[in-house]
Amino acid sequence: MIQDYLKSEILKALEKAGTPADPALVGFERPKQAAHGDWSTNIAMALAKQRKGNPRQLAEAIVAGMELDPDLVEKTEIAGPGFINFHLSQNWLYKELENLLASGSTYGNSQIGNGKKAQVEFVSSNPTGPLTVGHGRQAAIGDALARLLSSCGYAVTREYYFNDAGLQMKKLAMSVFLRYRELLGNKVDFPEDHYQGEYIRDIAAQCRSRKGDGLTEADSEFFKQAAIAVIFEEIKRTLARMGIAFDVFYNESSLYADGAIERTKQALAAQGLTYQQDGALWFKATQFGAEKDRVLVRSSGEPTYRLPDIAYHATKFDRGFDLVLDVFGSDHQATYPDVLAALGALGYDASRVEVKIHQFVTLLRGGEQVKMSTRKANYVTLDELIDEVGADAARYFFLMRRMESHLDFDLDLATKQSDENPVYYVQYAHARIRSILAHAAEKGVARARGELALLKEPEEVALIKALLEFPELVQGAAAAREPHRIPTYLQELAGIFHAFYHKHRVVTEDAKLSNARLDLCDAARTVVANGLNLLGVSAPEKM
RNA sequence: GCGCCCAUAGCCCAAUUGGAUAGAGCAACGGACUACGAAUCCGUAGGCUAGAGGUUCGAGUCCUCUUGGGCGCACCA
Repeated sequence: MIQDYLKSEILKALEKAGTPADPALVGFERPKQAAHGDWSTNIAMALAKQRKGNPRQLAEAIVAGMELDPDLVEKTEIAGPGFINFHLSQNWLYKELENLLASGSTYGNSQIGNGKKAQVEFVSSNPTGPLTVGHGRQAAIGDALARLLSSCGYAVTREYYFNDAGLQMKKLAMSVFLRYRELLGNKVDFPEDHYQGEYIRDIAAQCRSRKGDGLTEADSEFFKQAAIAVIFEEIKRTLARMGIAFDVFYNESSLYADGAIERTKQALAAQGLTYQQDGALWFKATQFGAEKDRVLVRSSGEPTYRLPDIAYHATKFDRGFDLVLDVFGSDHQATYPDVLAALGALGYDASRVEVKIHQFVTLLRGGEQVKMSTRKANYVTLDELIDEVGADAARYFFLMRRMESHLDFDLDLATKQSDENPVYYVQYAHARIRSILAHAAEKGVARARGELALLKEPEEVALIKALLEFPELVQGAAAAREPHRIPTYLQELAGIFHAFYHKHRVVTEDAKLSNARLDLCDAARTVVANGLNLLGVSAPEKM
C-alpha cells in the first residue's frame, strides 16, 4: 500500500537527519479537505512533542530528506502546525483502479487476520419463544462482524449457544403442560412468570395430537423436548430468511454430559475462588472488583447461568480460538464481568474475548413508538418485521447505526421505495450501473480495457478516490468491530457515483472514453456489491 | 445508592479513534428529464457538539463534576 511506501521514506529521512524514530509512531490519515492532499501525517508534531522540538522545522527536515517517486507523489507540503500533506499523482490512481478491476469480487479482502481462528457468538437466544426485533439487530451485527473478519483473512466460526438445562427450560415445559391441561378442559392457574405466548398453546396441541390425553406433569421432559424442537425450527427458519446460518449450535446440557461443569467448579475451588454459604456455592467476585460475591450453585443444587457460562467459555479456548467476539444486548451487560474474571483466574487469556454490547431497538410507526413487552408476548417478532420490510431493509437498518447507540427503526421509512430510504439509494446505484452496462452492450460498444488515464474530470477523479478507500475502510471496520462504517461509506459512495452519472454521459460516440467510463462504472459496481455483501444485503440487477 | 451506554442542525445520524473550516440524509425553500433508470442530481438555509471546569500545539472525541435519557445491579438468562 502507498502508506507503507510513504512511511518507509519518512523513516529514511528521519534517519538521514540523525533522528531515527519508532516506526509505530508514523501514522497516516485522510484529510477531510481535498486541499490538504490525499494523505497526511502528524509525525512531525508527535516527535516534536516527544523531543520538545519545533514541529515545522522537523517537518521541513523530513520533506527535504525524502526521495519520493514523482510518478506516484505529485507534491508534498507542510501545513498548519506541522502536518505533512501528500498529493498523489493521477498515475497512481489509475494503477490502483487497474488493480481494483483485476480483483473484482475479492477487492477489499485482506490477510491481516493471518488465518487466525475467530469465533463470533451471537443471538444465543434460548429456545423459549420466537426471535424478537432485538435479536434481529444482534443477528445482523454478529453476521456482519463474521463477514468482516472473514474478508480480512480470519477463519471464522459462527456460534449459537443456548440453555437447554436449567430453570427457564423447566418453566417452558411447565408452560406447555399447563396449556395442555387447559386443552383437556381443566381450569389452570397460569403463573405470571411463565411463557404467555400463543405459540405455547400450539405446541401443547401438538403434544396432545402426538401422545393423546394421558400425559402428566411427570412427562415434563417430553414437553420440554417438544417445545425446544418446535421453537428451534422456527428460530432457524427466521435466521435463514435473514440469510444467516450458524456453524455451531452449542447446547448447555452437553457441558453437563461431558463433565465440563464439574471440572470448572473444581478448578475454581482449587484456585480458592469459591466458598460455601447458606447452602450455596459462591464465587468470590469481589476479588475482581464486583460489588458482591455471586452464586455459582444454588442451595437447591442447581447451578446459576454463571457456572455453565464459565465452562462454556473455557471450551472456546480449548477449541483453539484466537479471538472470541461475544455479541450481547445491553440487558446482558451484567453477565460477563464475572465470567471473564473467572476465565482469567483459570489461567486463560481473557483479553482474547471481546464483549460487544449493542443497545436496544425502538420501532416507530407513524412517528409513534411501537410498544414491546416480552412478558405479555405482544412484541413484534423478527419474522413479522421481515414480512413487513423485507430482509434487505431489515439488515441494512440494523447495521446503519453504531451498536452503542439506540436504534430507532422507522417502519414507514424502511418500506418506502423512495429516495428517503437509504437501502434503496445504495441498491439503486448498483442496479443503475447494471443497466448502463447492458445499454452499452445493446449499443454494440466493443468492450476493451479502456485507457483509464482518460478519466480526468473532477467527478471521475473523486469517484476513483472514493473507490480506492474501500480496502482500508473494510480493514478499519473489522479492526474496530464497527460494521456501521460500511453503510455510511456506501451511502457516500453511491452519492458520488450518482453525481458523476448526472454530470457525464458514459456511452458516447467516443469509443475510447466510453470504455474508460464503463470501466469506472464496473469498478463502482464492484465496490458497491462487495460492500453490500459484507452486510448480507443483496445487490440487485434490477429494481 | 452503584455500574455500563448515550446526548452533535427542526428530525434521524456520521465524523478516519486527539487533527486543520464538524458532515450526509430527511423535513423546508429554489432549480434540472424529447439521450445510458428522476428510486436520481444541483443549489439555498440550518450548529456555543446538553452545561461547567480541566489536560495540550490542537478536544465532538480524553479526565472530573452537573443535568437529562436507556439498560443493568437475583440462589432469572
